[in-house]
Amino acid sequence: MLDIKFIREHLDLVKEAARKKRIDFDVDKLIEVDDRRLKLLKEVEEMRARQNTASDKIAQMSGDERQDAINEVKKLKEELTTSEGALKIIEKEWEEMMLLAPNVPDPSVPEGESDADNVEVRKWGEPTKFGSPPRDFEPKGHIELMEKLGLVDLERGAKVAGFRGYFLKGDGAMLAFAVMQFTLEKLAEQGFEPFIAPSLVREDSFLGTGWLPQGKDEIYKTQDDLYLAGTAEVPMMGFHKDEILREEDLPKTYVAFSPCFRREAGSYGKDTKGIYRLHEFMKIEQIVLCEADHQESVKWHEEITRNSENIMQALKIPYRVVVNCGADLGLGQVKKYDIEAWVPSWKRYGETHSSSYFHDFQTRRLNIRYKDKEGKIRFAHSLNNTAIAVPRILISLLENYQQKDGTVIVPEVLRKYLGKDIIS
RNA sequence: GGAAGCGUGGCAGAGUGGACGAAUGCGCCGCACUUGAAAUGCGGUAAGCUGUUAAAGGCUUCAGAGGUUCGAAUCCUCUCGCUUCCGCCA
Repeated sequence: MLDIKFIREHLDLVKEAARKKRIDFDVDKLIEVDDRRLKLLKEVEEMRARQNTASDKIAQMSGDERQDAINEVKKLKEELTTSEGALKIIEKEWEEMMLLAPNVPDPSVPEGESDADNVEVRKWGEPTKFGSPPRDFEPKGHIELMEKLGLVDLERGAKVAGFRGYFLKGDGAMLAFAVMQFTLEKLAEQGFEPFIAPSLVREDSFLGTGWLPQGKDEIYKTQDDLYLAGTAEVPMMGFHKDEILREEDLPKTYVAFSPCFRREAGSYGKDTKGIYRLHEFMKIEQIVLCEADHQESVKWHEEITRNSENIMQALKIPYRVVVNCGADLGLGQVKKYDIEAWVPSWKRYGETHSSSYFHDFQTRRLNIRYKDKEGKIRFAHSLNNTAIAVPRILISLLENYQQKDGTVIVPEVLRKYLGKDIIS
């Protein structure tokens, strides 16, 4: 959510934001609704003021005088009720529009129509070379690799869990826990507080993070009107909802594990094989609440991106970082980097991480504030980034570490968790 | 799933129809005292909207929504949450 005052003072900026993000949003219509809202609000408040003073006077009256005064106020109240009804209707319309107003992207966000227009900002490592020594063979895809090594069972996955269902098994299950444990330990060492977050979450945290109202096709809903979160960002941002934090407690840096659920409604035909796009997976997510300052947001954005890169580097998985173009940004995001890991069988990079900052877009919706040094109450800034997503990360991990005989070398940093050097 | 109770400012906790945006304490801020600190004393200290150069003023908010009333923190209904007891359960 944006501040309506900000919108009124920066009409062009908000219009430009909608254009750049390729979001259909009528700013002029919002202003028109806001004008009507303010006019009615003023009327209603004047009437309420009259009613309040009249009621106060009644308290000191008695007898006929009192009865006359009561009758007088009754008439006023009827009028007031009508106006209040009208105001309520306008306010609802206003709020619905406000929830759909896009946050303004950073000037450094490139123009573009889709993720194809994202721009590479840096690269780490080289795409693993196959076809010449020491890897004089054609790389297998992760599905073949994993099935031969007994790390995954997709057929029974579909039998039991339906389309996009899967079982991780054997060293596949061990490896999944190993990367997550490694990641959690690494971030905890850096001072991020570890969490296991709920996935069954109420609607308000989805509205607050900006996943709703416009994304409802993406989200599973239960018969108890709870939703299944597609990321720990949702419960973790809800964690401080309606709170006033102290400035000295900022930044809040959290690292949260959660099961994640996504309907993938818009991508029925996409990535139908393997373990890339799933309805259910596990993720460890970084969440940061910091002071309401652009530079502070930028600093943390770079830092949580670097944190994830450090983990990729420790795992020695070649990757690149792209800055997402306007159309690939969500409603609330100011700027987003994706980390993409090299996938040998695809001969291209595939997205594994997503790092965003929002300024106060989310905290305004969630009412997360803090008291600054001058005693002023301000909305905090929020950010989040994937630390590791499982099983997706296993795709590039296994493919890059595969050997000619179909076995897979275990990355050094994970060996202590698996108790072996090679998966065979 | 059954029964009972509770939800008030940053926190604790009074308040059962008008004098209550709300006692008191803690915390926080300022001042005084002190070489400094502690202790003590005095004063200040909720949020949002509206308005304004700034203010004054006005409106709203006592979990949320609705209702009764001229008037609601207080009475009624529903929802949400919390606590305790019973049942069930990894």
